[in-house]
Amino acid sequence: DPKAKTALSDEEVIRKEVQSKLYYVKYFLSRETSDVSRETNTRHSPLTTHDSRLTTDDFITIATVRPETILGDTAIAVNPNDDRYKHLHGQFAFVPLINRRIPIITDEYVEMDFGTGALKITPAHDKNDYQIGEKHGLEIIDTMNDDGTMSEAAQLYIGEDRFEVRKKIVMELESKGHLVKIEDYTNQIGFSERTDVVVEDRLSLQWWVDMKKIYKPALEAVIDEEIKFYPAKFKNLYRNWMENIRDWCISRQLWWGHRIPAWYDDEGNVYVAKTEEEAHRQWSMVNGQSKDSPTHHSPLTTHLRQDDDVLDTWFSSWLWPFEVFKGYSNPGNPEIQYYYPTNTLITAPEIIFFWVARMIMAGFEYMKEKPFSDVYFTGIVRDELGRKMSKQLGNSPDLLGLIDKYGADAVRFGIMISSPAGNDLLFDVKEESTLKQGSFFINKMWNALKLVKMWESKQAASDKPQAASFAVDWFENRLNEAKVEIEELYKDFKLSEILKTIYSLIWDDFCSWYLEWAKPGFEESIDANVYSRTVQFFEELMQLLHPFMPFVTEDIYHQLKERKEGDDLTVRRLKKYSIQNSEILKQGELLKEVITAIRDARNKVQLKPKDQVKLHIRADNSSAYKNIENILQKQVNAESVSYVNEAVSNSINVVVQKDKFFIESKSHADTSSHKEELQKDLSYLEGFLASVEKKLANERFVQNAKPEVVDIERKKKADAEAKIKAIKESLESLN
RNA sequence: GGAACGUUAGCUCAGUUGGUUUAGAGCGCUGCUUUGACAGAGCAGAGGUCACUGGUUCGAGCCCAGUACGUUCCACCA
Repeated sequence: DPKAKTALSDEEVIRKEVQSKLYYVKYFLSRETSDVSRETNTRHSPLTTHDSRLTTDDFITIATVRPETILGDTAIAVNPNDDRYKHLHGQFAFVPLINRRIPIITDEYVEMDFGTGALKITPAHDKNDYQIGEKHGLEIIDTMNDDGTMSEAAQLYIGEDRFEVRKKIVMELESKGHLVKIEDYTNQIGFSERTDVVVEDRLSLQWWVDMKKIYKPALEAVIDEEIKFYPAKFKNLYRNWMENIRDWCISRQLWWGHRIPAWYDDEGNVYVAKTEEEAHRQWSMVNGQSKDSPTHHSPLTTHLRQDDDVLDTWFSSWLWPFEVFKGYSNPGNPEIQYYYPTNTLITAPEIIFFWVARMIMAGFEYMKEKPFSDVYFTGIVRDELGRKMSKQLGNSPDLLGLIDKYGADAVRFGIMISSPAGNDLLFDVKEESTLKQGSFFINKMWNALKLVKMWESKQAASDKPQAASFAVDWFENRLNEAKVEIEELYKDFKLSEILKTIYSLIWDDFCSWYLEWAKPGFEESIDANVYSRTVQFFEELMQLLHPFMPFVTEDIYHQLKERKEGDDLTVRRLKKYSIQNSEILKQGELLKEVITAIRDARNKVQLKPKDQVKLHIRADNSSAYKNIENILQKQVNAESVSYVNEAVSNSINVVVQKDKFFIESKSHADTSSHKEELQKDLSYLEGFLASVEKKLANERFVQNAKPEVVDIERKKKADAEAKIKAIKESLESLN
């Protein structure tokens, strides 16, 4: 529904700070309130000083950076509260050089403390002046031509370039006593985005879209999450813009683009139509011509002239989701039916208004349906000072250089790991710490591959149940657990979180735990089944990581095993995860916890890693350790593991959950630091217990909180009490 | 001037409808460990009154109000 409208538009204008001059210019006052001065308002009849009605004191001084626009002035404005000018309210002044008589008006818009506090009003060449002009009913005098030269209406310097005129008019103003002073001044000036030329505000006739008529479905779709934004914070920005939507100027004076489908007749009437024929039919109806045969067009068509303007790029672009499949021009075709609406739009937050919002509006307006379901906004890459990367600042990293230095996958890793959905990405070019992390990660995977390949030739059929079988069962379940997490994260487009999860799964769970647990003893062979399962786990890990680090993962995949032609990670289907055995996962966690606690205790009493110990376990349920005792023994360098019912004297005590571990060592163990550690644990636990007890003592908590929450607190209390008891016992045994 | 978003460990950030510990991760930092995949490593550790003030609640990093600071967008700067 285009309509013609007169206004000023400032799209595609880049504002830049420039050094300018601020010219202070005297406008002589008219003391007459009658229209005696009318006679002076003619061309080239400068009101010179011999005019008896004026003295040199009778002037008002304004400040301007564009003295050439003086010729288009139609008023002077002052702030109504400005005492300096109160006596001039309702008076008149003369435009210098051409002596047009203009009113002195009052408007709150005028800043009293800028310049002289008096502002010249040029409605044809300044947006604000235009608005003031509209408000006060001022005359509009367009003093400039399309090519930036002065027009007839300027009266002076007709046909000369605006910048030349600026120089000349300053000289003339000075010679005629109008120039008070010139100051240096820094201001912002609009430059054309395309040609980098200073933009002058001018009045022109343009095509506009009345956005208020079409925005509603697009607003509601995003608010109701029929279309989801990731991250959701952009919803508010979108809402704010849509609720205050302004008309859209869609015509552009360019050579390239979709031409405006509007035709003019000789009288200047407009006919908007899909085709020239249709425009002509409209013209015929308006002009009372008979609609003879529709296939036979008369030469009258030549009377119509199509608008030279083209549509704004974004007006063409908002058609993109459907018109790339001819969804509007050929409705219901098989492609549009398949591809519309589509799933996900990936784009930058800075074009939410330009493009995203408009595609949504066009979708509802022309297709009666949303164009896509999800919009994922990528972050903007900034340098360590938070500045956008740009050629001008020269703060962009040399990506090809970084790839040479760290590898393509490491660079991908570094960028992906530090770009949480929709947040800006601070990229520290000097540190490059995440890139280093990426290349270390690659190194880690290569070393894991090296280890596994070493086992390849040392496989043997197993005759006895191995410690490694628990490791295999555990990792299988751990892998499935991680796959579920990853799938959830994908649904929310949390790409950096996914990568972190995979990173930790590979580094910690696979390399640090699983491979150590599955590792055969020195010079021992590996169970053939354990080996093939290990290879399979490795494959699956590489597959999970493949979208983030495609090169190294594909390479490792092929090195793990002989592959048939076409068996590549990039086209391999993801294996569906199966249900996890939570009991095994729990045992794995217990194992990790016990290993860590015992290593910690060994470390604290300064036992060397080489020093072998005897491990005694006192557990309520010692069968829980049967599955894992082999691994435990190996991981804490114990020569034996036994189960006891009594405390073991002269040992280092470790408490994990409710179970106690006694570490017996031949080496001299420094028990004083051990006691200190136990004391520290004890005071922490006592503090914790106090906080839980306080909570449980609060009647209102017990009454109001959900029963399961209260149960959790009770369990916390019981666990803490058991642990405190065990630690106290240990402390006593050390005395 | 208007609006949106943010403020959690030295740095970069998680923390999913308020309730499993006295808040997590990565990097950095500190200590210990060097010939069996990996020192580009391993093992462990330290480090935070969750910007501030008030409110709602049995309970707040999370909800509400205000303040401060920051980032971005829009408008304006004669």
